[in-house]
Amino acid sequence: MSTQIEQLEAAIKAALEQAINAGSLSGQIPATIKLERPKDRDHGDYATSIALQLAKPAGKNPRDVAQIICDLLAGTDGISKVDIAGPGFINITLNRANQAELVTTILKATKDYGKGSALAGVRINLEFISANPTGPLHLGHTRWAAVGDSLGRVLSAAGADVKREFYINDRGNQMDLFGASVEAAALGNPIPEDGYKGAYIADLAKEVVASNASITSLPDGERHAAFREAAYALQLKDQQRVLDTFGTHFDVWFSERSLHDQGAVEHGLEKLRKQSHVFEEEGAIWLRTTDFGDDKDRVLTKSDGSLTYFSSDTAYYINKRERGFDICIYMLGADHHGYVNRLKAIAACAGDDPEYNIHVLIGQLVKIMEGGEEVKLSKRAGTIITLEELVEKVGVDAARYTLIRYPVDTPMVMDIDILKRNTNENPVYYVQYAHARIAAVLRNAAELNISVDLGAFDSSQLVHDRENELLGALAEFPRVVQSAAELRQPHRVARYLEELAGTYHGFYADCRVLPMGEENPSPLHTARLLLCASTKQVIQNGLDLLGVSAPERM
RNA sequence: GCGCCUGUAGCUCAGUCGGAUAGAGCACCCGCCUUCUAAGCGGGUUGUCGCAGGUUCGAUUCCUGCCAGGCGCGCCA
Repeated sequence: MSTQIEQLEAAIKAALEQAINAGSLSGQIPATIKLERPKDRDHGDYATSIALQLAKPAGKNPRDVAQIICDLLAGTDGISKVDIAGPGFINITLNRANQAELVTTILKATKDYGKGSALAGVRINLEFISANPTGPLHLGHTRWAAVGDSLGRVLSAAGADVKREFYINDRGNQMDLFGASVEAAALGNPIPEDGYKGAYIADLAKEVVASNASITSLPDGERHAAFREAAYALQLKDQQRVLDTFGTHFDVWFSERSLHDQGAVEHGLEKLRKQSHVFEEEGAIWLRTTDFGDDKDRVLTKSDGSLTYFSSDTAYYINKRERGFDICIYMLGADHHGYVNRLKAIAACAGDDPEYNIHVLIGQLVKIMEGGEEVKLSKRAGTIITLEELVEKVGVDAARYTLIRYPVDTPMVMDIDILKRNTNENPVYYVQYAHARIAAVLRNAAELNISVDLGAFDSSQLVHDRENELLGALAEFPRVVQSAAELRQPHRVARYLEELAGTYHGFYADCRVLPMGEENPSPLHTARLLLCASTKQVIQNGLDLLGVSAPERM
């Protein structure tokens, strides 16, 4: 079932085609006709600047072009008015009863309303967080835990086949240092100079010893490794537990070690050699990433024969592609933005198209304010506030919503005091409240035995401006989901929901839904009730894309 | 030095794959609960869209340069 906007777009295209065939217009019909919702309601339900775009190739005055399109469009089913405004904008007003049929569409589609096929058939690997298993997840990870998870949902809604992946950096010096730190804590020795500090190290040490009392009496070498492995397992499990409570789930937990164990690094190297971007110099093996915009070439194998972290990255990318993913999305912190060119160069060196096969999102830093001051210290991690502490302070919904609400490429400040407030300042409540409010209306309707059966729906009842406005907002949802997916910007969904909630509150204030007093239920009551139900559905679908709950009561 | 991100109302920030008079919340002022959740609604006030050029019928949006702030530039992981 095509949406009203799609129908309108098709109608405009048909009009253009007709005009070109008749010789009154010349030029190319664009693949998509841009239809926007005018800010000013007097400008109709939808507006397009297509005439302005086509005026030049057609060699005509924009208003004349608009007039041609206008005349052809005027008789179209579902369109009640077409106007030309300003330099040549075409303002289209739709038939209201026709628009109100959207209620039926939404209530039939339920959870599927908003889903689309823009990314159908595209296999996407979505990698995010990918923390070292050497400590608790902190604020930076939390932003990705929320945004990455939401992006995954949004991409799926747009039809993509998405796998969420967490890359465990369980190889390298930091693991030994981590193990040594826990070991030292268990033995009552001082933590190594560059070791991990913070209360959680002592906790881990206790836990390790508690589950294996004899570990402390192992010979030095063995004990070292035993502590590392035991602490690693516990810390990873802890990260998984915390993410689980945060509502962020992964399809694949990919260990860097396993990459090496399965020979993926050698395999990747071989593959890159075939593409002839690998060379040897000063005893090391390099990838000539400067062929593709990197500012210097990168070492894969050091002169002492050991592998760099970059070699893992390279092998991992190739591994992902060989597992069948078309697009690999990486979500990195701002402190890793230097990797963007490197990662793209890897793709290019592997013979891929870096503009298509790799997409890197850079998340700027998050600061937390409380009591007017920046919160820097964490009880557990010692240095930086953790995901768990944030959730303890404000709850999962507020934390997720706030983190998702802003584009990731802007630095953000979370004000704990505001997030604890149940007011308008806290947008998550504003949206959730709209949902709960509708739920209350529906409960009351059920008590009054008013029909909410779609068969009783009379779309011609919904002619009020507020109803029209609400219907217009509901019609936007699929477009919002699509653009959020294509632009990898889930925050658009949050912003849309705030607008939708506002539109609903406005409708609610002006349009009485239920009968008053002894009044008998009329078709208008039923129609409005179904409009409420469809709004509730859209808010729920939207919040679901954010991983935020849609409460029935507040 | 090179690279990435940011600069929009008093504050926190949307918007920008070029479009009509640049938006929201907060703050400040004024209204609205004798029937649906006032965690709400309505009204008022608030701008050299960092600066300067360029492209265009049209630029806050695209390009160039500059200014300011954040971050990054290892045979570390």
